[in-house]
Parts: sequence; structure tokens; C-alpha cells
Amino acid sequence: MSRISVIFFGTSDFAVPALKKLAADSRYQIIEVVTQPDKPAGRKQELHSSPIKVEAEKLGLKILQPPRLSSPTREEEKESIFPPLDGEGSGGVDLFIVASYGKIIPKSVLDIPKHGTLNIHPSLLPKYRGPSPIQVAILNGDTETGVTIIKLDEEMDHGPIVAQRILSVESGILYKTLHNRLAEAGATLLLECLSDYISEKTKPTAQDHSKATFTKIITKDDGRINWQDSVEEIDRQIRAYENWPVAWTTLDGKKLKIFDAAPYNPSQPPLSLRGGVPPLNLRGGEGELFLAGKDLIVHCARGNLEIKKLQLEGAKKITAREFANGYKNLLGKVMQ
RNA sequence: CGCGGGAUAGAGCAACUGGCAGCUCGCAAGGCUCAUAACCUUGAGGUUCCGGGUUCGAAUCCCGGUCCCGCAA
Repeated sequence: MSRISVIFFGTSDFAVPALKKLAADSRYQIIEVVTQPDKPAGRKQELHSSPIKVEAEKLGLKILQPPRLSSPTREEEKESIFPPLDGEGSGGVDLFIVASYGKIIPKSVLDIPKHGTLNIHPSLLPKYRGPSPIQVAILNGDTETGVTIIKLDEEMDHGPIVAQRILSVESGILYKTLHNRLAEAGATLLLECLSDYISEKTKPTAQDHSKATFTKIITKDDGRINWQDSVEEIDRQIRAYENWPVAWTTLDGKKLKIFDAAPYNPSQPPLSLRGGVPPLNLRGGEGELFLAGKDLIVHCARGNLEIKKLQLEGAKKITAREFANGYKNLLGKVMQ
């Protein structure tokens, strides 16, 4: 039996495990990898390759970075992106795989391969369609989430489900951890369901569209902390945006990013402290800073939050203890 | 030349108008304590990013360079 020919569309880290697994499986042959063009990033506007491009180069795969995907009316462009396969009898590409490609792919392209186009989505569809399902799962404090393999159609994250797997979400999980687990699980699930899908042993089943929910694009403003919120909400906000855009507030007029924190539970303070009285009843304005033992605590609307890792504008990322060591007159200051 | 902050002990930061380079933490030794992220005593640890210049004298002022970071993209 000849190998199944695949074109892989992906851009971000999330897609890397799937590309690796696919490339490592001898049943599949990756014809080419389509990823977004290099973009200027960083202080010097250097061009940066997408993680998928980096991985594809390592694997020695052919890479395409079209600024946009061909529209059905422009046949020449289409050919340049999806050249006819070499060799006689191959008759076209079998399958497209899409994982966090970052661009809408027109239906005319989705339908090119014999078996259509599959997508890995990091949520339990129809829940959390759209661009930020992982963050929203953390923001909502979900105890479980998952990955879904769907066949793409013209609507966003709307196509029929090929396979789905549930993952539990432990409390206090950080975005990157959950992201990596979902990426691995998605890659594994894809490889598991792929051959049955190709041989049509399993048929995709339509989503229950009445239960669909949607997530929005995250902006930098979403990272701004409102200290009027409850400590639980702020804790989740920090963990959900840990990778980007990073939850932030201001201190003395400077932007302060908070990378890691946890609710501070006064019922479990360090035991008795002979010299310094632990502030068992932290009370004050929202955003006000305290020190409990050597832990940096901020008062929120309901409860208190221990800050663990932070970064002040223009400075390096450091632990809250290091920060408290050097920052003058920190106690009682209010963050906004 | 996109805008801006920064580099000083292992870490985080001070040192105003040039004049013995300090603070908090950590580390080491000892003490105290049923006990601690506590307390007390003592100690080690510095080419003040690099290269020039000004000066009796530079962390500090001047010129050049390197590196780190925030914004913007």
C-alpha cells in the first residue's frame, strides 16, 4: 500500500508535536509544509521563522510561506502553492492537516485533497470554538478540557468530529503546561484516528451546533488586572495569560507584569513568628501590597494573592522575594 | 539611526552637588529556641559591564563600545 500524501499547515508551537509525529510515521508522506511568512519581531525587527518552519527545516521538508492562500479564481497561484504531484498515478494529495495555522483557509482549498482537511483544535468542541480555547478553559476554571479532531468546513471550527479526547485540568495549572499537554494529546489523537478516517472505518459526526460557544482573540488589554476582581479570577487571569500577553498592573506609574501567583490562604500562614507578626487579617485597599513573612501579598476584592514572579518595566523578570529585597518603601503601596 | 529604562558582592537594589562603595536577602561559623521563612553575634564575598578622557581624587562628569530589558511592531 502506498503512502498517504499529506500537506501540513501550521505555524505556532501547538502544531509542532503533530508535525513531528506525522513525519516520524512511515505510513504518511509529507509533501510540503505550509506556514506563515517570516515576520519582523523583537527590538531590532529581525525576521523570525515560525516554530513550524524551524521544525520543518530540521526534518528536511519542503516549506511554503505564501502571504495568502490562493483564491479559486487565480489558478496560477494555486498551482504554485499546490504543485501537481510527481510520478504517475498519484493523482493528487490525499489529505491536508491544519494545526494553528493562523489564517483562514478558503473552502476551495480545503476541498483539494481526496480526503479533505483535518484540524486539531484544543477544546472539547463544540465548546470553545475560536482562537483562544486554552486560555478560556483556564479563565473559566474548568476542571477538564480536551482536544478534538474535526474535518474542516467553511465555518470556523464547525466541521464534523473525527475524534475527541478529554484531559483533566489540575487547579493552578499554567497556560504553557496545559498548552503543551494539549498539543501532545492532539498529535497523538490525530495519529490514532487517521488511518481509520482514511479508510472510512470511522465517519465524522456532526457537532451539536446548539451547544457551540466561542472564544475571542486576546488583546493586550485583556492582560490588565483589575484588583476589584476576586482573587480567584485574578489568579486564573495570570495563569491563562502567563505566556502572552502576561497579566499586568502598574506600580508607581510603571508597568508591572505578573508571571506567577497563587491565592494566599491566611488559614495556613507560617506558624508563629516571634519577631514579626504575620498579617493574618490583611485588609486594605484593593491592590495594596503587604509582606507576610517574606512573601509578597496583594489585597484583592475578596481575599489576597501571593505574587511569586514578576517583572517591572525595563527590568528583568525576578522572584517576588528578590523584588521585595530591593524595592524601597514597598509596603502599603497600591497597584492599579 | 523608532521611543525609553538599565548594568555596583551570589540575588535584588542604594550611594544627592566627584571625597573611606552601602542596604535587604542569601551564604559560612557560632549562640538562643520544643520549634520556624524567627531572633542574637561574628565572618567571607567588589577590576562599580568594557575602552579611552577630565581630575589631586571618578561608581559618579565627558567620548566611544558591548550586553540586558520595557514599549512599539
